[in-house]
Amino acid sequence: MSEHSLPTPTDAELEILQLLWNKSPESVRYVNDHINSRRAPEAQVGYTTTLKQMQVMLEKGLLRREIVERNHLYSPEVDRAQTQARVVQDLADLAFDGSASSLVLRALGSGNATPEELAAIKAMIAEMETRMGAKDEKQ
Amino acid sequence: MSEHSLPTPTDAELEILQLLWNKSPESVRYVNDHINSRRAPEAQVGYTTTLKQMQVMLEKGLLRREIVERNHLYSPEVDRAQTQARVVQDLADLAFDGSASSLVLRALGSGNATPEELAAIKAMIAEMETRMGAKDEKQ
DNA sequence: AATATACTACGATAAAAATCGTAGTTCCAA
DNA sequence: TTGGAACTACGATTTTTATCGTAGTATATT
Repeated sequence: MSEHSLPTPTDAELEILQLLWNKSPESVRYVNDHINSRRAPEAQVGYTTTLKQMQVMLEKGLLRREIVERNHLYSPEVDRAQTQARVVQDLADLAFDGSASSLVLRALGSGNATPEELAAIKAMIAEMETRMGAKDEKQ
Repeated sequence: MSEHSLPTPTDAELEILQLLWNKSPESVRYVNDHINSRRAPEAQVGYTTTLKQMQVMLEKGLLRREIVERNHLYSPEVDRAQTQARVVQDLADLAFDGSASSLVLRALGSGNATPEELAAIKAMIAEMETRMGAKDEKQ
């Protein structure tokens, strides 16, 4: 419940979290380089911009910091699955009448899913169906 | 391609579009009332706020306006499916390593899907699989 | 020790988004 | 025909988010 009171990450914050969820702890330099490597030349941001962003996130409780041999290394302090679930739900509320499944249909429609991914989704659905079935029977 | 050059709607704009996608054309009063009905008392917004928002959207080309018997009525000028697909893809890029299907898995995980919705999703997957199969054979 | 290098701290600014206040208009009812 | 109710236009402000510049600090190198 404590995580629920944390502010929802902004777009720039999500971009940083995404990197650190994949690899952490890491330095500001690492994050800044990787952000810029995915951006067009005219959209690149300075080192201090990323630094400031991460310092703000530290204060908000979105990141954690450790100092190892005088290097400042950052890690996510919020759970990936939980945060992702939250932003998806927010988007569902905002643009999909609150329906996560109509969002899902739209996301699938983009059509860049591999057969493996489709299989994973089917497995998830199957699991949900058995869980719902079990729940019904318990009543 | 012309729709591609339109700016991505902001959060407040999506909230308005969502209403008008469901029912339009409608008045500013209608939109403002319905927005506030879904909000906590302390987060309610004034009529002119919504009015201004919609006027800006009109200029951006997100909305269309018609005047019927001196009443100003607004409708979406952007396609629902297209816009939704776009914001989902944006979120996937921002927080899901660009993978729409991992976003899907997370959305399904929220677990508020009805059996009917799950069935719809399964149907969509089946359709995609046959389409991919057909594509492969055509090569 | 002096200088160069690489990093952080922090205030300030810029840019974008959201909200509101006021003035002006039209229509209707008393 | 006067006053009020309901609406729109539009500028201005506020709030949030994103970006940057400068100064400070420590380390390493000569």
